[in-house]
Amino acid sequence: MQRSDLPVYIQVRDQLWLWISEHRLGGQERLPAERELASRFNTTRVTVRQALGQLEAEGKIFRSNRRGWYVTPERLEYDPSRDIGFYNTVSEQGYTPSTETLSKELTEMPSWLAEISGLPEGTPVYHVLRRRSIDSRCVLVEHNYINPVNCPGLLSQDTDHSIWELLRETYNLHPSKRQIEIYPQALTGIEAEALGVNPGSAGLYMQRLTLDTDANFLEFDREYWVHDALKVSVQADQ
Amino acid sequence: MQRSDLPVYIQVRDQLWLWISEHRLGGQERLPAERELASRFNTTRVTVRQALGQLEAEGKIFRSNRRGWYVTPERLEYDPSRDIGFYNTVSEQGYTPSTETLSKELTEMPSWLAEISGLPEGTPVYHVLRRRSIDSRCVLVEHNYINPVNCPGLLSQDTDHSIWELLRETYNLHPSKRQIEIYPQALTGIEAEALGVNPGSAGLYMQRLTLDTDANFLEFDREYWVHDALKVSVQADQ
DNA sequence: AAATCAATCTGGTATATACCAGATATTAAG
DNA sequence: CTTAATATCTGGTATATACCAGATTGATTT
Repeated sequence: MQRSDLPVYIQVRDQLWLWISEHRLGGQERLPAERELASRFNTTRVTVRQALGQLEAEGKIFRSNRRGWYVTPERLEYDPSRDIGFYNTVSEQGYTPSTETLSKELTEMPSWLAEISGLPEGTPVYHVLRRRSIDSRCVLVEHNYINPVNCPGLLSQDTDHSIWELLRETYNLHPSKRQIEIYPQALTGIEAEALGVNPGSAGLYMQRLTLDTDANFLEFDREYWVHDALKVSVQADQ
Repeated sequence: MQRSDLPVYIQVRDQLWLWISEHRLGGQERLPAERELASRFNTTRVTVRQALGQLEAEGKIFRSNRRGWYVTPERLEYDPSRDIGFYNTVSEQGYTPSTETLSKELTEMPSWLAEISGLPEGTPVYHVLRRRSIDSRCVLVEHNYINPVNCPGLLSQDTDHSIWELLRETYNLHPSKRQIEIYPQALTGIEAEALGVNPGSAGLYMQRLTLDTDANFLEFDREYWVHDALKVSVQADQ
């Protein structure tokens, strides 16, 4: 290529996005292979991959390991300050949620969580690890750390739906105070592996500490999202 | 390289980070040049850049256009639901904030903002564009759209500090309701240029709608952050 | 001492090529 | 028809190399 003064990969990025728009490719539809694009734009795979990386960073396309590139669906609107949960949020917006519980166990509170929760290290705590998908696309791995004091036998329940619904309806627990942290964080190690993305992929980290009305520890939550799957939306009244 | 079964760029990533840690390189300290690293790790610049890209994605290092790679300082803790503002937040955490007002003008409300604010299109509105830095590193460009009804003459004030402090102390305005949206968003076009980063760099987008006690439009804010500079921390009581 | 110019250092972009490994489709065997 | 082996398609990783453009440094001139 190289006609205008813009870098080739920028031109490819824009023309490719134009092509996608013109062909009205929608959520989860596949793009032509990299080699095909390289010959179509008369450049090399390296440069094409640079262009694809741009669209990926913009959240417009995503890759599925060694299968190809796909158009990213609309972002999910998600309010972490409410407790309607992933399952209901996804359903309400017309998508199909699914959850796999990768592990659940009763364990001892590690020191970092002890510091956060205010409970002594070694206190029993439920730990649930789940992978969640929207329309079959893995978007999130989530660690739940739950205080077992108020919800004995939680682990024998079905954890493939909303844990908060369980806590609310079965155990009559109600959150009062939350402290939420959110920041961009690359997905590496087990999170990247669980989500089936390349190590170093852009992600969003979100953690949530929930206390009851007496400021007792109810739950701590760590969520690792793929970067293009959600839009955090918080209502804050003062 | 290539000794273990791990990809070379992963090994370089880890060894480089080890080297940085061992040499106690702190915030904003410079790394050796890419060519230097390539020869040190006995590989090519392309692979080194892949490793650097990993550490960049993890928020551990950042690049300054054609000057080199630097160690990322600690993230700023930032609560968008409070109105203490950027300037005070940065100062309180021991850093040096600075702001440049890139433009400020009285303009007419565009349609997208009319929809959000509930006011008719074309209504006069202040528009302030600012670039903000922490310890001389550009971390944020910010668009402020302010309802001039309650703060006439705002633009003749100094906008290099907290606008909210101005609104509060000079105009006695107090926010009541906020609606905040946050999501990862690549920096492109004018935002990338203003921040001096490459197009497609990872960023965090944050927008904030602020209303007064009568649900009247006070301010709308769009912030484009570099991805590694902040940790959003929100208190939510129910 | 200050301003100007040139050399040099840095990351940014680009081509060409090769092989690997997982995913998928195809074919052959039971 | 089901299963297993195989071929093929895909993106992932890696090397070698070249030139460009902005940033910095150092020398030269004024």
